[in-house]
Formats: sequence, structure tokens, C-alpha cells
Amino acid sequence: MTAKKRQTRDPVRTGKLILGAAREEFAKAGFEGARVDKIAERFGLSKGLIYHYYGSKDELFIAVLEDIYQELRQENERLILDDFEPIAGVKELISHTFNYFAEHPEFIVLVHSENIMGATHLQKSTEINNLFEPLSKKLEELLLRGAKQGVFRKNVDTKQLYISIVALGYFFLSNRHSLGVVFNMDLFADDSLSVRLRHAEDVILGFLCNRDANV
Amino acid sequence: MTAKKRQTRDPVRTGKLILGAAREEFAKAGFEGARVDKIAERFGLSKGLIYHYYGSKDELFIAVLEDIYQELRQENERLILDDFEPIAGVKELISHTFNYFAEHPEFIVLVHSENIMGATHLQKSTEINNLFEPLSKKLEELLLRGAKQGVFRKNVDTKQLYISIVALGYFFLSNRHSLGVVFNMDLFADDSLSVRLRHAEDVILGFLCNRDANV
Amino acid sequence: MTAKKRQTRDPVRTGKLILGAAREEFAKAGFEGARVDKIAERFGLSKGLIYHYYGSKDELFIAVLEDIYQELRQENERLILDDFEPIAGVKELISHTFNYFAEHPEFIVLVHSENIMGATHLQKSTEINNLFEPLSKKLEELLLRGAKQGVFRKNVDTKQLYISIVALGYFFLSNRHSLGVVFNMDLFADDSLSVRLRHAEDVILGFLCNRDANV
Amino acid sequence: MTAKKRQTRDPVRTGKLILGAAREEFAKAGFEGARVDKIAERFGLSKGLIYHYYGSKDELFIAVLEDIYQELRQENERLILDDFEPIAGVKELISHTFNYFAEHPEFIVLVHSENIMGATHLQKSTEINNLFEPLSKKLEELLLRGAKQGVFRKNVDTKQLYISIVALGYFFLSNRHSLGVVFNMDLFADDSLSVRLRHAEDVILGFLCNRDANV
DNA sequence: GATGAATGAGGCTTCATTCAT
DNA sequence: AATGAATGAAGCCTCATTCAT
Repeated sequence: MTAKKRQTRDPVRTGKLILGAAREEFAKAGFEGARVDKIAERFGLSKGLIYHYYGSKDELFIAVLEDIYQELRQENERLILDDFEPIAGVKELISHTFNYFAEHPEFIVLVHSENIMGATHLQKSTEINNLFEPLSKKLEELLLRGAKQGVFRKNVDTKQLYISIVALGYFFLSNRHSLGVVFNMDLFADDSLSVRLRHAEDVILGFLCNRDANV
Repeated sequence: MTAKKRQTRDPVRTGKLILGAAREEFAKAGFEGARVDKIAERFGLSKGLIYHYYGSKDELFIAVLEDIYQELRQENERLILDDFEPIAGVKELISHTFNYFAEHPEFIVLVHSENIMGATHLQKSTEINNLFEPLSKKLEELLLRGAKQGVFRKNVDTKQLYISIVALGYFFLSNRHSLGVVFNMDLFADDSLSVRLRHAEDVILGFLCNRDANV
Repeated sequence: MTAKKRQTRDPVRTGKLILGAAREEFAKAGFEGARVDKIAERFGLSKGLIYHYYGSKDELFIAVLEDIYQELRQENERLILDDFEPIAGVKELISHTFNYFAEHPEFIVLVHSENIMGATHLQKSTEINNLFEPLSKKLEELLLRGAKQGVFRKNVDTKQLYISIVALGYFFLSNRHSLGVVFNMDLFADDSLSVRLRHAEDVILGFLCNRDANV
Repeated sequence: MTAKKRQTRDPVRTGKLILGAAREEFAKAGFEGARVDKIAERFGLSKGLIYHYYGSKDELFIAVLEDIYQELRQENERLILDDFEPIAGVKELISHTFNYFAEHPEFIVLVHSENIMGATHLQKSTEINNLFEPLSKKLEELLLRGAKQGVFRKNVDTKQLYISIVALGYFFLSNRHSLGVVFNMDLFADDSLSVRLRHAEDVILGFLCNRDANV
């Protein structure tokens, strides 16, 4: 009855605790489905603290988005493609991207939820912006290198291609529940992810390595 | 307050009115964000009628999903690919699919919302099931024909490919708001859709027409 | 969808049908808990008919009360005690009363419900009034006869005694659910009723046959 | 509108305030007839608090039942019968019981209401159970003492007798409204209660002191 | 006579937010 | 910094009743 009283008195830590709990809750139900009370329960301190630290549910959601996009950015920065041959490099990029989404289902729900609302929270954020510039650069370098070596077709629109790479994985993961129903498939089966990843690689590389751009 | 006392006494019409209003509202805000009161306002009769006809917000949502999936199915059945050469046929399928989603933004929000909730409503529906079987068959026929003619690679997984075709368009459309921010692009520009469609066709056909499956 | 359509076109029969269904529903849940829709379902015709025949839920409830009290009155009139010896007569009256309530649990819920509301419906009825006059008379005759014969004590207040006779059975039956909990007994056991009836007879006759009114 | 902004911040007091207001409202109209809004009005704070403290209307009702049964239990514990002669002791018990119900009309409505619903709330409570064990013991002791002294008959079923003692008073009080109509009596007259109490004592003691168990 | 679509007031409950302590 | 009591607007749903057909 009394108990808990974690009484951190460590503002930074408390702020992170809240953020983590909020991420879980928003990831579970989306922005509209999330409950401030549940977030408080999750991190074990009081509801009032959330308002003390973040002001409102909306601002908290923005903070969560910023946090998870930041994480993605760091993840992306960790990816070094310079040492790879072009084909291997693209494969690496595809699997890296795919795996990130596969391992961070929270990300998908958060972004889904945000898109339902027209990205109003993202637009208010000053931190999230041009997040994929670095990765885009890396991909561009690979594409150029591959074109020069004659293994890749030329004149590929980098951003469109990157969107396609994301799309092939993300869509599958984000819509697995509904796709399972309308395709009458079990998309949560053990090898489901690896089959999909393999297919995505085939499509992207099949396209890139096909130098007859006359289609 | 508004134009009440319409008193149609035309149950079929009323049922459709409710469904239409519900689709609009759910499409605007997702399941959780939608308000039953707003739906009632939209169709101009009393709120109680919604419950008279559909029982609950959940059942209404299921009805909306069934309705829109049914519509998609009909749209798909209208698509005849037999007369097309394989390449033209696949192009037709891609643009048909792309355009459906582009012209039905409601569909995307509804399905997004449903996936956030783990497709619990879809799973309760008995009508929505194996919806893409017909289209899958059509694509399979094209792939076989193309392979026989030597224009397409062999042994392509039809369902995975179809998911990819959808993904390339759907993801772009569903995540346009957030992508715009993180890619710093205006994805609502006039030619944005046609650029994307062209790219999707390039990727899919680049892949299909690349007969070196050794990548 | 179409079906039912019993279409009686027999007003008297329809009226009785409604009354029967209403009695069941009111007996199941009391006045407040009863639902007009459920009553309509029970009798298989439309809700509007209820209003056509009885005007309102309140008036319907009054009709149900009048109906069941009338039934009780008839049941009581059927009881002839003239041929009994006083003691046997009183026993007969006790068991008759007890059995009526035991066999008509509806009666108890209806009356309970009415008492919660301060008998406002009964007071509006012109039919229910002095309902126990005949039975009271019969009891009085027995008491006088018994007193004359020296088997019963004298000067017993007939109405109070009759209320006691009812009380000993009715209270047990009406409060069986709560009594079961607070007395930690299974009052729905097979012999529960006969044990109670025997006890009620013992108490009343023990009292009546005890001629030392000096206690 | 009323005296809002009381802002007690005294949880214990608030909890009791709610309970008191709920008791009044439930007692006025029974469970089904009671309105959560009215309860809030009665205790002067916001409706949401009821849910903060008790979770739901049902749980609140359970709390009210537990509270009033607890009160009854305390009242019963206060009753000391050891110093009384058997006859006087039984009289004391009868009047004590009778007066409790006479002075707590809420109790009767609450229990009535609960019985209409099959005691579903009581059954969920863990507190209310075997509530009359102590009183039953006291009565048993009196009966044994009286039997030994030769003033009471032997082999009386204590629980049945206690139920009868309650019945004679409770039924009269709980059904006063309907009895008044069917017996054409004014049961709210000044001496009505004392007449009834006297009669109940006569019946019980007439029974107990009648040692001819041959009836 | 009979239907059930339609109403609207009101029922119970939830929830983001505020604020006294 | 931290709590959780308290708020009030709004959410979903129910239900007695009316009325066009």
C-alpha cells in the first residue's frame, strides 16, 4: 500500500524512465490508444511527474518520437559501407534497414500512429529533420561506385531507391497483421522474416544490376 | 440544430449513410481517434441509430473494413490482364494498385489503424479472407507467360512479389507525412505521385526482366 | 429477417401475451431492471404494440401487478377452511400461503420492486385494495372457533397474525439469496422449503395453542 | 453551482463521504434506480472521484453493502444478553432486531434490491459472511438456559428461530407500502410499530414457552 | 392493428490535466 | 521533486418513447 516511493531525485534518470515507459505505452496502442495513467504505472512514479517533465501528452509523444528517431540515426551512423563491394554494400544496407525495423516494432507503431494524424507531432519537432541525409549519402556513394564498375545501372534516383528499400521491409512488417488475413498466410512463422529479406534483396539487386534501362 | 427530422424510414439507405459517414470519420482519425458523435453529425441522424444498426463502435468499424475491402475486391476483379503482353500486364497491375491507394487515402488510414491494434477487427470478420487470391492468380499467370516467353526470370514467388508491388506504392502513400519530414522533401508536390509510380515500375520490371538470378 | 409475423389480430389474446411476457421480464429484474425491448422479444411481437395496449412501462407494470394480485385473490378464494378443525385449518392456511409464494417467485420480485419504489404503482391501481379481506375473515372464523373450543388463545389480532403467517414464509423466500450468504447456509437445498414450512407451523400453532397469554 | 471547490484532499474523509452519499442514493431507489450523478451531487464533489475511489457502480454498491452489514454486526456485538433471564433475553433480542430495521430503512431497501438481483454483489464480497454467527450463538445460549429452567420448549432450531424473529419485523417493515394497500391499513400510524413489536414478541414467546411440542 | 426506424435524454465510465499538499 | 486527489469535458452506449409507414 505504501511501498514503491522510488524517490529518484535524479532528474535525468527520471526523465529517461518516463520516456522509456511512454515509448512502451505508445508503441502498444498508438498515440490515441495510449493512456497517461498507464505510462505512470509503467515507470512506477506518479502521473504528475509526467506533466512536470513533459508538459502534456502531445509533448511527451514528440519527445518519444525524437528519442526513437535519434536512436535510428545513431544506428545508421554505425553502418560503415566503405569497405564493401557495391553489391555487398547494398545487401548490407537492406538487411541493416530490415533488421532495424524487425527488431524495433515500437518504431513502426509510433510512425503509423503519427501518419494517421498527419505527422503533426513530427512537424513540431525541430530535431527530426533530414534524418536520412547521411544514409542517403552512403547509398549514393555505393550507387556511383557500382555504376562506375559497371555492375549497377546508372541514373538511379537515390532517395526513391532508399524509400523502396525501406518500403519492401517496413510495409511487410507494419502490415503483417492485416496481410496475414487478406493473404491467408501466417506471416509470423519462423522463417517468414528471412524469406522476406531474401526477396527484398533479390528485387533491389535484380533491379540495380539490370543495366538495360530500356524497360 | 442542423437539418434534423429527415426521417427517411428507408433502412437500406440509412445503413449506407451510416457506413459512409463512419468511413469518413474513421479515415480521418483512425479507430481510436474517431468519435461516434462525429459520425452521427456527419450523417445527420441520431447517434442511437448507429447502435440500432451496428451495435457498437467496434462492429461498425468491422462493417466499414468489410465494405472497403469488398470495394477493393470489386476493383480488382474489374482488372483484366489476359490481353496484355507480360511486361505491359505487370505495368498495368502496378499502376492499377498504386492508383487505387492513391485515390483511396481512407483505405490506408483504416488499415494502418487496424494494424496498430493487431488486426483484431479483421480477424473477427468472416467476409475478409483470402481477398487477393484472384489477383494473385492473375499475376501468376503473367509471370508464367513472361517466363515462357523469356522476358521474365523464372521461379518468382508470386505472393512475395505482389506484396512488394503493393509495398512500393502503399508505403510511400501511407508514410508520406513522416517521410516528408525525415527526407526533407515535399511528397505532396504535383508530380510526386507519378515519379513514384514510374520508379516502382522500374524496380519491379528491372527485377523481373533481369534473368541472371545469380545475384 | 421476415419470418415471425404472428399477426394475431386477436386483441384480447395479444393483451394477455404482452402481460405474460411483461410479468416474466419484471419478475426477472424488477421494474427498473426490466427492459421494454426484452418484453417485446419475449412475446414475439413488436415493441410498439406494448405502447398501443398499455401506454407506458409504468402502466404496464400496474397491469402486471393487478393481474398477479388477482390471481392470488382467486387462489385464496379457492381455499375452503370451513370443514377443518381449527388447528388443521390454520395449518392448511399456512401451507397454502407458503406454497403460493414458493411456487410464484415472480410475485415476490414484483412486490419487492414495488416496495422499493414506495408502492407508487399499487397506489394508482383501483383494483388492488383490501385484497385479503376474504382470507382474513376465514382466519378470524378459525380463531374464534378455536378459542371457543379452548384450543386457541383468545383475543388474537387477526390481521397481525395473518401478516406473521405471511412473513414467516415470504421473508424466507424473498431473502433466500442474502440469507444464504449471511447465515452461511444453502437455502436452496431440497428439503430447505419443507423444513421452513414445518417451522412456521410450529411457531404459529405454538403461539396459538399456548393459552397462557401472560407472557 | 453548489458549493464546489471544497478540495478536501482528505482521502479517508472523501471515501466516507462518497460511501455515505451512495448509501443514501441506493437506499432511495435501489441499485438499478440509483444514479451515479445523483450520488456525486449528494456528496458535493465530482463524479469522477467515485470511480477513482470505487471503480464502478457495482463495486460501490458492494462497498455500501459491506459498510452497512459491518454496522449491523457492530450493533449486534453491542448486545449483551448474559445478564438477562431467558424470557427477558429473547424479548431484548426481538426488540433490538426490530428496532435496528425500523431505524435503518436503508438497510431494507439495499437488501431488497440485492435479492432482486440474486445477491450477486454480496456473493462477490469477502467480508460479508456468516455475519450472524455471534448472534446465533447468543440466542442458542438463551434457548438452552431457558430449556434447562423449564421455561422454554426443547430442541428448537436456533437458526430457523432467528430467521423467524427477523422475519416478523423485517417483512412488516419492508413491505409496509404494499401491505398498507392490500390490507387497507395505515401502517405508518404512530403506534403501528409498537403494536407490531408487541405482536412479534407474543408470537415468539408464545411459541417458545409452549412446552407441549405435540402440536 | 402492427412494425421497427428514429429520437433524445440520460446512463455509466474514461481520461488528460490541474493543483493542494 | 513528487504525489495522487480532484476535476470536467467528453466518450460510448442504453432505453423509454414516438411516429411514419
